[in-house]
Amino acid sequence: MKDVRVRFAPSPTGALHIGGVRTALYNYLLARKYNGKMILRIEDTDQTRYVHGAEEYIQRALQWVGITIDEGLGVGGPHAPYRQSERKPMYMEYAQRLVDNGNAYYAFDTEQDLDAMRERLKTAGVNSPQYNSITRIQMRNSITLPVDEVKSLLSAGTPFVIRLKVPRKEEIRLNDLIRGWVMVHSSQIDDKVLMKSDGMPTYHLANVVDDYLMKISHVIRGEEWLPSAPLHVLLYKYLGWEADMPQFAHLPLLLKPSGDGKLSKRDADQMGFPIFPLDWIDPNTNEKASGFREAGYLPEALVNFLAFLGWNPGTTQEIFSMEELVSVFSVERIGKAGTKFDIHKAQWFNQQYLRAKSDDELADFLLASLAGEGVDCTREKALKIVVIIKERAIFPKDFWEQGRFLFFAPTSFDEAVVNKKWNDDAIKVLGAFRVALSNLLSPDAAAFKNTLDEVTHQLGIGTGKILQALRLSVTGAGAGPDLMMIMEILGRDEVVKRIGYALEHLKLKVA
RNA sequence: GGUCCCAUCGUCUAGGGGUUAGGACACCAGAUUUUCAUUCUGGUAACACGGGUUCGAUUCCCGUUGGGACUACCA
Repeated sequence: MKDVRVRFAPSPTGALHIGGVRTALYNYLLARKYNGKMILRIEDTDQTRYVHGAEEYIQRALQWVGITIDEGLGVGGPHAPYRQSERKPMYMEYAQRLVDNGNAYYAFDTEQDLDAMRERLKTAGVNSPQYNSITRIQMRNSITLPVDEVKSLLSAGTPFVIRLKVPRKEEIRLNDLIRGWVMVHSSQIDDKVLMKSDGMPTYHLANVVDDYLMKISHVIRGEEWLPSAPLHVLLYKYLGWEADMPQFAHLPLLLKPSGDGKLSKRDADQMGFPIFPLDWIDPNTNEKASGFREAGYLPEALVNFLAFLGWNPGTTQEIFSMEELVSVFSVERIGKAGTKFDIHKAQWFNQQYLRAKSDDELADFLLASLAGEGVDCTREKALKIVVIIKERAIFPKDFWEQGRFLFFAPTSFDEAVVNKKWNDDAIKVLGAFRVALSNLLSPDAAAFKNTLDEVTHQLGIGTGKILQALRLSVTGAGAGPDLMMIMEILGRDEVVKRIGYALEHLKLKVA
């Protein structure tokens, strides 16, 4: 096997969406597995779609998920530059070579010429009007025009494009690593523009030239490229690079959960979950799209989740670190069908990774949230809180959001619970419990529990019956972490105070 | 419309000519927990349809249907 060299080649047209991250991930896994190189190349041949900040976003996103780049943007390497706009001078040579060996030609048609041609074909009943082996003989190009006229047009600086001269009848075969043999007849392919009139190459040319020059061994990209892959095969052939043609692997698309269409940038935040790795603000529209990072996803969890979208190891193991993914990954086990993604599964992965963290790391999360809120807390207290909340947390921010009542006494109470659990028995027990607590010196969770048991026993009321009411008075809600632990963390005085407050404010409810 | 790709529980998927079609998420129920959750146990739920090939097809072939992608001087 020749050296594995793969590339991730996004266009800097905005935030990198999650499907792009998955494509990058699969490339990365293959590179690492075979001790190859991961290259980051920027395909910015369309100057009009360039979005400021997109390149930086791509780099930050890859870095965040743990995909490291060996060669390319921001890193450099033997095939620099890695931004296609900066490679502009290199492409004409190859386009010229194609013209010289008769596989491409100059075309001088204006936009109006092209529109007219399409109109003409449409009215003639042609289903898909194309610039191809049949129609090119009616257009203004170096095939139809006399050699002298072409020369003078060129020397006069007339705008032109270079088009690939696709053969009339030829079966183009492509062996895709995921899909097997794919065959397309050349009559279905139009004479694609290779060089645009602004002197920039189109994707097709730039892609093939760069992949060749950069010695790319595997092209792993989204399925949206499959229809143009035969065209690329043709280019390799005409450029004389057939022997060095990379292997292709076209990944199944990521679909919207609703099932209609592929996940696209415009879906951002439309479905209640992020589709970008990081928050992104479009510099042109100021529109904000939220990211997985800011939503509380851990990068390891996102990677694990993404890896399983269209690939599986063939075993029942689901939790894999990046290193483990590298060792078990294989292109053969990538599926063919499009994949909808279920945010529940992503949350589940996140929860698994969150639980695997040490209490100390979790305390760091809580402390960070508290700092952001301007709330003081000792590490000792944070550790206690984290322990009682961790079994129900999905995101790091949950420690603060679900533990808020440990810092601020409730001022309102869940009405449903009030209606159901706040009754005479509860009031009796809570009043007696409050008095009994006064005798406790430095109560721990067990002391709270014993005291409560004694009180309920004396009053002849089952403890379980009033626990919800006690929880309500202490936290304001009907659900939450272990109540005895909550009281221990709060301390006797605070508990006494809160029960007093609840007794006072919920008095009317029962009358 | 044309070309290409795809098709197993709601979702992600394993599997493969003879299986009780397996797992995970989600959902539901029970057990444990004096509360909440965790945990444990169990459950509902799938081979799109029609033809072939075959002793036998969910699996192989063809067609239909359905879904998706592409169809720019965008990538």
